[in-house]
Amino acid sequence: MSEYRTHTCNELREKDAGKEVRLSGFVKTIRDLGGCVFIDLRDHYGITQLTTENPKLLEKIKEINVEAAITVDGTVVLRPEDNINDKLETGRVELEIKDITIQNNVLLPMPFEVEKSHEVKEDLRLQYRFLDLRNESIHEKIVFRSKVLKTLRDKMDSMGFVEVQTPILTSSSPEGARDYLIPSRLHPGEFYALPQAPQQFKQLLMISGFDKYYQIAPCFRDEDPRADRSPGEFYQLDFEMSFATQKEVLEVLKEVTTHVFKTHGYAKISEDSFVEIPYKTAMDMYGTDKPDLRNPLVLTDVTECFANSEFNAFKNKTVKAIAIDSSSVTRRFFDEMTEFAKSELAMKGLAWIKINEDKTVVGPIAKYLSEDILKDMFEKTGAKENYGIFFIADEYLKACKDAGNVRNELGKRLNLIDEQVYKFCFIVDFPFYEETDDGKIDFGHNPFSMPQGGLEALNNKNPLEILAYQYDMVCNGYELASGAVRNHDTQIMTKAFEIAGYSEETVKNKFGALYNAFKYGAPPHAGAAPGIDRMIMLLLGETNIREVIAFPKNSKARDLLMQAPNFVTDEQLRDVHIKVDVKDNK
RNA sequence: GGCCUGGUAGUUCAGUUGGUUAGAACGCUAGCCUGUCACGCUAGAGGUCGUGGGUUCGAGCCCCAUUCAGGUCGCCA
Repeated sequence: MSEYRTHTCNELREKDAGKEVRLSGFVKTIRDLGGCVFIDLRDHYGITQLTTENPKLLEKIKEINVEAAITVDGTVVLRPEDNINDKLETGRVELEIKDITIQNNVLLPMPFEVEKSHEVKEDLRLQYRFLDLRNESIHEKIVFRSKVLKTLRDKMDSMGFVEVQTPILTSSSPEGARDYLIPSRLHPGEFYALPQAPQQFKQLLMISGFDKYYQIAPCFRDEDPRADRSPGEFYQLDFEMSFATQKEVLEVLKEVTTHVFKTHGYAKISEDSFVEIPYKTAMDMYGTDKPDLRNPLVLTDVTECFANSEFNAFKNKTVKAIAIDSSSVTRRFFDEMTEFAKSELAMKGLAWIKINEDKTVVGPIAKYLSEDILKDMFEKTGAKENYGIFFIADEYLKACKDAGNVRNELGKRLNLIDEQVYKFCFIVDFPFYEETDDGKIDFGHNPFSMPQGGLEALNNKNPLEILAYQYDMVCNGYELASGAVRNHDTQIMTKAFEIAGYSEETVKNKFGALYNAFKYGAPPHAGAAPGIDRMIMLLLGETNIREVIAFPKNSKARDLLMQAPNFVTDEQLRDVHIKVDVKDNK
């Protein structure tokens, strides 16, 4: 028997009546009725009600503050028939207190009520996260996370993957996001970097013959956050497979995801999930590479309709249209959407027309559209009477992205999203290269991925038309995983970098270990990495990623609880050979 | 870095056209109360209205600057 307890606060039932027991926990509430008192005692497992009428104990209980840690000895008794609490699993019994020990009282005013912590401003919750996490519903999410991690590990293990831990202190990789740097004490002027992902290590493990690797890997990126993006650090289920093709990786993603979402998800997986959508199609139809397929709206290209119209503002631009059934909305809805597009999306405007019951057409640009154009447009978009059409015009990519954002907002405002379903898809065939703002060719996503068509394509095709064996898994508008077939051939690699303007020397310098290792019988390999925080968010139906992380950073990447980052002493700085040079702005 | 929204009691919020002493709920403190479980009742304490400046006879409210927070765009191989 433990010194502190014989049972947890979610253990005692009717059959325990008469037993002498000891419980420890936190005081959730004290209900003082004068001649008797009731205490709800909470621990990790649940709640048990304590009670007493003993005047001595009543006096002692007056000293106890809510949320104090206490230990109680007592007798389990049945509650009176008309005083059973069905909301508690222990609600048919209570503990008649014999003795009470205050392990540690609450010595300062509580910054907020634990029971209401989810209503409190987030920075205060994060500053007192240890109290916030006492709240049952928030506590439960962290327990849930633990269960999901176990499911993932068991599943990967059963599929023959080996978990390997890779270094946290490693070298800076010049591509991608900004690195977190760690100055070296032993090597003045040199720096470690925290890994943005175990990318190069997992590829090296393939060359080492581990065949199937996985890791629940911390990743560090010094980028600004989003509601679905944890700033600073996050976790991925990183995996890699040797002698595997894109098809086989997608199969693994599908199997693991299906298993986890069936086991832990709050909603059903849609029957039509896991279709493969080429990147270009996704951009054309949904205006994003992470479409929410629960939203039935699609974008239609109506550029041609405007080519011959009198409406000059749309000429020489890509014009995207979204047709909606507008029978349930008023004109005000269209004006509010326009307002939203301007203020929230920073678009120049949002044109629209509304088709009346009698097929007359109204709206700011209606007068520019001839009967022929309208007929063509209705055919393309499927619009008819009582429909509305929104128009987004800009250069191709901007028009797609803006239209994608308008599509999302329309989905929300028109209530078109079925919350009770998960719709997964794979986005495939990402472009290998993209054109930068100043007209140069650069890698679209990942210089480690294999161009479709290999060396042949690199030698003969227009770089901007080459596709990559690069893929994302998307669920309900969230990018849940991304991966690639890796480029394991140094000849193809050298050529790929050459096209992007990097010499072979640069490749050797930047990716020396990998480049060198590839010369020693590197197997073809491919992999992916689902984001774990985001996965748990989706499993719980949360929209804020910080809700599923025990100690998250705020949106400025600060840890409000530990107060990191922070200044260090001059001595610490001397140790690591650093001089701080911050412009004085205070 | 840009844009949007917000900051009023310990917490969550209200605060009208710029006008008397800035309110409510919960929490806290004290008292009463023997079956509560959102216990109830009575009383009380608690405010630099984020910060600095300006306009005005007068500012929580209007203007400027600044700071913090959340969202979003850029960014995120």
